[in-house]
Amino acid sequence: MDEYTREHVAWLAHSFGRTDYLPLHPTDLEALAGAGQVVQKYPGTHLFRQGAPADAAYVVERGQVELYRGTDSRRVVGRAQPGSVLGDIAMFRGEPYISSARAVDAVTAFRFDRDKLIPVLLTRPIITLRWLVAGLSQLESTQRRVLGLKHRTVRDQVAELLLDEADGRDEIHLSQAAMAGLLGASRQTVNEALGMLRSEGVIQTGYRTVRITDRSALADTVGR
Amino acid sequence: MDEYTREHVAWLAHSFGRTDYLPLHPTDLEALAGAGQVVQKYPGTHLFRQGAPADAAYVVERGQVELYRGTDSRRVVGRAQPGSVLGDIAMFRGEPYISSARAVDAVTAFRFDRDKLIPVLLTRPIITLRWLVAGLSQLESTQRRVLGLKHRTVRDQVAELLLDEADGRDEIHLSQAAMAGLLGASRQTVNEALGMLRSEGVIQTGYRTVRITDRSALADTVGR
DNA sequence: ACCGAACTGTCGGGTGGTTGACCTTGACGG
DNA sequence: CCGTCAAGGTCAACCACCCGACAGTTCGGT
Repeated sequence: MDEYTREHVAWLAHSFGRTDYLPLHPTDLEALAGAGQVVQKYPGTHLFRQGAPADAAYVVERGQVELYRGTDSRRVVGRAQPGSVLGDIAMFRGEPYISSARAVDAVTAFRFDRDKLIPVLLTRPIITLRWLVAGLSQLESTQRRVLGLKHRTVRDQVAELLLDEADGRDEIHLSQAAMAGLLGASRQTVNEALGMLRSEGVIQTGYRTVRITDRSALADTVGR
Repeated sequence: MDEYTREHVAWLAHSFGRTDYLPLHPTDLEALAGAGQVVQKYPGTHLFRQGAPADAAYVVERGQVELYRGTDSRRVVGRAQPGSVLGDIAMFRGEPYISSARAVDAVTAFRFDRDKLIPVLLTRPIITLRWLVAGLSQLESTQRRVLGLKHRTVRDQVAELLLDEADGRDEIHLSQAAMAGLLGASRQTVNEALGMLRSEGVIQTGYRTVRITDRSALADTVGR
């Protein structure tokens, strides 16, 4: 394993989350690295398209990836940050991709080929079990989101989205229409919600930009 | 493996979904059977409670199980039919149960003990991979549900819930308040929605009972 | 430097859903 | 057989959100 590959594999390791009771062996990582390769994607290009045969899954390493459904690129259903796993659902189920994935900025990702990955998983149960834990964690967060969707005002949802998306930094680059798509709300309502937050002095807004000026106050409004 | 155990294990086998590319070996089933045992639950008793250490997962074999959060038994977050897997999220993540599970009627389930199951999964990658596929399938359906929640009238959601819950039979035993809890809607609105469906002649309603009289027409109204 | 495309900001009308209150009906135990 | 509690049914007031429309702003390409 050369130095270049080793670097990316190290990244993969901590990308599968903490699992105290499932230590990864160095040979596990090596096997993983052999199941795919690093890919670079320019902004606007696709990692995969809805309906295409799902012969690979991706782990995002750098950059942002937008997930959307339908031909209309407006129906954004999710955003993948570094660390996110993409396309694994369709790949493991042996069905076509259920959404399209497009790079927003310059994206570095690790691509797992189905035909190579499955044999590896069948001989490395620890990796499989880790993947399972990661998948179930995502399931849990999605279930929580279902509960949070009802009985929450769009204002609160926007606030949470901003905190989610900020992820350390304090500037988010996202059009209000895209935010609306993510939340399943209308652009107008999102605009209004941002107006409220702005007048409360916790954010500033600009062209495709939201800057969080008072993170703790913003977190308070979400509750919890 | 005695006849009794064999019967339940056979049931487990087809409960883990399609057998397309991951054939289970008879010894796999035997190993699975050794990781737990069949349990019977009387109506109203708990399989597990929110907050308790998650040392087991369950596969429902017969009966209905209600999942709810909080001390208030009104916040139903889901229902488990035969074939559903319960508590695996918390168990694999090594965290307390995130919801409580109560038997609605007489329930037969297979209980997997964490300490026994994990060693089995680590030596039987095919089972692990199957569990992974099952978990991801559930993730996919939850994601679809998130999309369906917005921009769908309660009437449509009720219609879909009825079809979901009927599951072959044509009578559903569920209070309107419980349905409202499942959908995150108010009891009044659910009542109104049922009224519409009734006046359309596709269902009949009674005390804690809904009977589907025209399944295909009901399915049509959901659209999708 | 200009022009078109994409984005922000804002208004008014319409509506599906919530909340609260109240009455009726059904189920079940003493 | 009756009391009681749970569930069904209905009404009115209120509100968050959606939709269509339109004007002003920013950006990127040529």
